[in-house]
Amino acid sequence: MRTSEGVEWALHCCLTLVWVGGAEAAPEPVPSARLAAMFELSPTYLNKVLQRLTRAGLLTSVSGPRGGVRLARAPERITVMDVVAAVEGPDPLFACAEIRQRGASAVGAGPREFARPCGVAGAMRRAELAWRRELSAQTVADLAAAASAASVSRVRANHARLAGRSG
Amino acid sequence: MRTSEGVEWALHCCLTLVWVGGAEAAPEPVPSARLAAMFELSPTYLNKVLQRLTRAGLLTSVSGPRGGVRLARAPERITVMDVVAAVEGPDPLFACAEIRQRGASAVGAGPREFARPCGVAGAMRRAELAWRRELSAQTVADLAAAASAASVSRVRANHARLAGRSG
DNA sequence: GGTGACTTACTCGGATATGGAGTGTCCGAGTTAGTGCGG
DNA sequence: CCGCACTAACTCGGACACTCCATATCCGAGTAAGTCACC
Repeated sequence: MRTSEGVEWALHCCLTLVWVGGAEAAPEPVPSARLAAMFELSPTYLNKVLQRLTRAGLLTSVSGPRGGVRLARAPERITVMDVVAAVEGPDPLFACAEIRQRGASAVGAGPREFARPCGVAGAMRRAELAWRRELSAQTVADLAAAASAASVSRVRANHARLAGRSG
Repeated sequence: MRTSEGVEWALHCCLTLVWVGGAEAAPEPVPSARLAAMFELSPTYLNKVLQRLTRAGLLTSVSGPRGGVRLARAPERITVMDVVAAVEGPDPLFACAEIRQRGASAVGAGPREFARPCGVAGAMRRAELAWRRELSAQTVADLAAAASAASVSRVRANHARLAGRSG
């Protein structure tokens, strides 16, 4: 079990969008190809990842020249959980296959025997909820604010350099 | 991202071992093939899963006739986290690839710039720790005790039936 | 009857195939900035 | 000078290969119970 590489990509791209976009309501869109160059990522695959964020309503995509993606809402209202869920999909970490109802172990069980949820699934679900709660407690804005001013300036400068060179 | 099917298998097998073993210090070992029959699982693959639990020190395997596996220590001292870690491996859920240090985004960064851990990785790690804490808070004994007495009796009876028929 | 080694069947353990999801790539549809012509 | 249509390039979006891990399987090494002969 390992989270997709795309999660890290998506979060760093969101942070970059916050930093280069400033506090404006509708900043300049940033092309996904430029974001890929920022982090030396596969441009086409990053595009796929950002598509998921767009479909989830976290990003807004702008077509045509000078197009790209921008945050769909204020970074304070985008949680890390939102990003992870958009990239990884809605499936829970632990998928209970209800093996307790199969095989010899279940022989002789009454019809209402398995009405209550599986204890194993419950334990896993509790842990998963704690994970989700912690992810939901942190917003993209929090992460963006935690970075050092020097890093933010450097990212902004490098982004501007790329914008000037390639369009 | 999804937990391995083997996690559910391993936990249910541990519960079964608790129930059929009783409170004895060294109960009768249960062959993995019988556990597979209990839950209608692939015997050989379940064997592989139980091997990991054995290597992790959670189970003790006994070779030869009337052999099998049994809990290596009291169920109160086996946490759900132990089982998950044994099956899934020691790798963290989120593997930070440090993409922040690559590409145009890092151009012009000083040598000590990335000494502090990545904020994205920190957020993911916090959530992961919450997940692990919750898993560690529950023991196999807790799960075993939470089941209804009827279920436990049924599992014991079915296990005894299998033991009589094939072993 | 007791003891010993042997046979034997049963167990675990690791090396070996297969499938599916994540990863990576490509090309087409759509859109908008820019441009040039005509009024 | 203004407006319009055209061009063109640039973007996103979904359809197509590749790789690695989880899944599933097989066969061999090892072991302890049961057995049989022998003392």
